[in-house]
Amino acid sequence: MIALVEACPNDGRINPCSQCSARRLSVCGVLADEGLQRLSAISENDTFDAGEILVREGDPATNLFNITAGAVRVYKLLPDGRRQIVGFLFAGDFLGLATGDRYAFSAEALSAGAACRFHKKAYRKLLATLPDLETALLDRASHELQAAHNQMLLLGRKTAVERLASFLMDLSDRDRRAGGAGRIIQLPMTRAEIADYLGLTTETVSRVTSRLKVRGVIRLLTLHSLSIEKPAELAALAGLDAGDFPA
Amino acid sequence: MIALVEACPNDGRINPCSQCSARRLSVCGVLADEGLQRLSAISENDTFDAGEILVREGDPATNLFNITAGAVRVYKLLPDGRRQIVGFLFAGDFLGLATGDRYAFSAEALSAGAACRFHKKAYRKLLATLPDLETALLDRASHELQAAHNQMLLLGRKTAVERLASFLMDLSDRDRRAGGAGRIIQLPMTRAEIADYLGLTTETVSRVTSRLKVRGVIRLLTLHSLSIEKPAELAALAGLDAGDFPA
DNA sequence: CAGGATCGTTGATCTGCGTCAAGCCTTTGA
DNA sequence: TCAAAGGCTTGACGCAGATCAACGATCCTG
Repeated sequence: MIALVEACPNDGRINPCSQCSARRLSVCGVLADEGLQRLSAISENDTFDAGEILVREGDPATNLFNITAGAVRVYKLLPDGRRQIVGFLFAGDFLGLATGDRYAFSAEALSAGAACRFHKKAYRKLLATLPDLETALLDRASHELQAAHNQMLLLGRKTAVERLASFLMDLSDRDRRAGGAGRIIQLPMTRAEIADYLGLTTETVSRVTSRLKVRGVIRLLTLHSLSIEKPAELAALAGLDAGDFPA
Repeated sequence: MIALVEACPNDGRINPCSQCSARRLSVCGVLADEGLQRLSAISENDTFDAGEILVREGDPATNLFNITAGAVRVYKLLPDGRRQIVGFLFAGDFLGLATGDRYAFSAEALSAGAACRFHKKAYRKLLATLPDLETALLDRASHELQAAHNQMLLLGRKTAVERLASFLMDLSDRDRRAGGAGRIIQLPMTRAEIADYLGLTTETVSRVTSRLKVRGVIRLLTLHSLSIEKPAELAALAGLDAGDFPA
């Protein structure tokens, strides 16, 4: 049951960006009418289905994307198939910052969704005349880098429980930033994807989830949504202190 | 035996930046005379000794740095003391990109060195009038982000041998980019620091180093410098395929 | 140049998480 | 509506790397 989404939700007239629901979450949110007009002139509105590949590691990096709906996983592979997911992207996120001549990662749709696609060259050219946009991108990149550092701490030094708790806290924060209460968490990804994001296996993700459930810290609503029952305890498990979670 | 270094190596006249040896490695390398002049007007030239703290996690993020000499470790801590080093910085590297209102990391000198220090506000203001510098910073941030993704792959999915081999390859690449042959590697950090960078323990770093030594892949010159004897083999161990290294 | 401190190496043992295996649940498509 | 396939959970067991321990090497400092 794939819910088809309009390419960039808008009223279809004049400037497709001006009514875009993802705008306030995106870098383009800093642009006024004129800049927005020029940006939209070089953008292509794409929709994608679950499983669709947006970017393949090693391919020439010709496109940049602004996700406007749905969810995307960004990952790197080792030759023997081991996978590390370096990020999940949602509406408002920018894809293609960390790029040289070739993509250093693959990106695949987790669910149906939509994105604005830009030719890298045209985008860079436009960027030179829209300093606000460049500043916004730099801010975004700085923020991403900070998130990446947090993920390094997680992958290098946290235990399995701390990793999952941190992940749930991140999703909760994201929900809160998007206007939600941060109590109900949607998990549009599989356990295998969570595992590849947290540097664990599906089995460990499953076991740790069970433990959190039994402890009453979280409650599963469905397989792909849960409610945080004890936010303080979850926060504590996320890295404020270790050893608070007996086997 | 701390070798004192001039703050920003130059001839001491007119524009301190114009003769700076780190300039070609830094973001400021894109600036012509006029821009360089204005940048140098808001910069403070600092020297630091080994062990000196440049930035403390949680402090208000008032300064940005451009390292011009020496080496710096950037790290994050968990409350119980576990440490993750998120990067080593050398001459030409920029410190402070991944910053909000407060530093999300600490930075400490590994060796004596020097840095240009900027007030963040003044820097941002100047940035608005030097688009080339902003573009250079964005490029730098993108590159950092890509490196961060590689590190996530390393921390999340690579074995101990693969991690150390990748680390040595990185240092070799860096040496080559700085004009060296990439065969002789300097290790200005302790084993504990390597461990905290690679998500391992000192013991494991030591053991794996020994194995590489016995195998003839590397040769220790001193405790803190080594030569890569079999670059191809090291590259293979770094992640091209696993299981090529019997215990 | 002597002595203490720190850093590094190596060995023995332990353990958290991975691996292997089996069965259950959910989804989907005919 | 049902069956097949993929996703999820749980259990038993194994192992890579952590921990604990001891000792050797190196480096500061007086």
